[in-house]
Amino acid sequence: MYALIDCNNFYCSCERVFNPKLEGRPVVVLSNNDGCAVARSDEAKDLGIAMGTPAFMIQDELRKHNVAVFSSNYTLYGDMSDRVMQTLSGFCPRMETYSIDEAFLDFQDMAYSDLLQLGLTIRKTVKQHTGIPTTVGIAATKTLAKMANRFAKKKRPDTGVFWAANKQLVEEMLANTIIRDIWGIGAQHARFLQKKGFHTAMELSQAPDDWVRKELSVVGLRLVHELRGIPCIADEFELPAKKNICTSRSFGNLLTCKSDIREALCNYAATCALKLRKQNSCCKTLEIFVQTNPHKIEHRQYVRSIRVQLERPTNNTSEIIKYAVKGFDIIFKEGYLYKKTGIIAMDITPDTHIQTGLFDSANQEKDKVVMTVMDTINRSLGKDLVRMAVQGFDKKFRVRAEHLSPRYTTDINNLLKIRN
DNA sequence: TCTGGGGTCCTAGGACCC
DNA sequence: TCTGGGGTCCTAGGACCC
Repeated sequence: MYALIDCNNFYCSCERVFNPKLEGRPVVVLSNNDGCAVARSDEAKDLGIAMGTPAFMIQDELRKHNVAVFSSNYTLYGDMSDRVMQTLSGFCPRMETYSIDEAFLDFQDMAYSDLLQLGLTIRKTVKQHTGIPTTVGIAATKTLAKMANRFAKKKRPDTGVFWAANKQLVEEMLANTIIRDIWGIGAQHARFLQKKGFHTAMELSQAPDDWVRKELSVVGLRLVHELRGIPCIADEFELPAKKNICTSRSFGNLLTCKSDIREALCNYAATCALKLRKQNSCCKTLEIFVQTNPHKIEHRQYVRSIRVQLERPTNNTSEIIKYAVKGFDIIFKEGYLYKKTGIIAMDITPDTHIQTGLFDSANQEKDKVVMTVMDTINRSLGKDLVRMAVQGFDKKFRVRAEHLSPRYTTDINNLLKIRN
């Protein structure tokens, strides 16, 4: 049996923990650049604010209903997530952090018998330790646990827990879940299946294997087996190292000046190198891309990317920046209004045993020490004060974040004050 | 004025090799 | 007229997830 624990409206709930006045009031958290609504409290959902709606399209509505609006505060959400996961891991050693606000617990080999009661205890404990409300779904496979979680939100709002404990409960759940709400079925496949006459998860679970394999590939077949209660999705209790690492942002304003855009890219390259070091990896290929704003159909469009092979795997900031600029100089073209640039590190390998080139002149040991010192200083300051000159300090590309809450849990200057 | 960012996996098709 | 059969590697693009 698997449990899927999901934090309710996670980003909104994080804001509420430190600002209880928001309780009962609609809350919306925006994406980077204050672009779209990516998290909504139940009250905001009731107002009809859909996931991913551009903020400028709902300005009036937000004001009219006195919605509390926040920019994304990833420092806060990341730290709160760590605390939730820490609490969950106390219930079961076989835990898999699936995303910032979700985790699977695998109860195989555990002595728990009443999983419904266990679910209730988990919810209560997480709430007590972190202030974050959760929902718990329990079932035989991960796909069914996901479904049970969704089912709990809809049909068990009072307890927040659903355990698909027997055949009858599983069937009740399958029959009451529409195709589009199955984990792994997106808009495209939902439309296709609809046309073929499938409406519920129950119906899909009974589709013939051959047909599913042919129309939905092995991914679909795995999914159908999961619906039948046969686990097909591998457990990953260790956080696997990322296979690609991407750093990219849209600019607050459209940019035309080459040096401004290059400066942005150098900053993303530095972040990318830091992410590599954090997971003890190096990369051997970089992909650099630039693009104009595709929503501005009246503007001339330009999208281009390039792959750059490195001489040897690296995670050194100045090295990564050097190659990023090299690629950028090839693909950048004057005369366009640019919206975004970014860098993807690929061909990722562990940072032990780096194959050095025969004529390597770089002193890698020295570089490594420099990086370690830089990371240590920046980490202790909580910001990237030690930087490369090309990163600049005058960020023309800065993203918008006009509704940012304090970093309550990670910055001593942002501690919540009860009374002045 | 204003439309996120970061991932994964799978398939098809081309290039190349023997 | 006619054009092997495998295998591997790479890339692009689609679909999905949070």
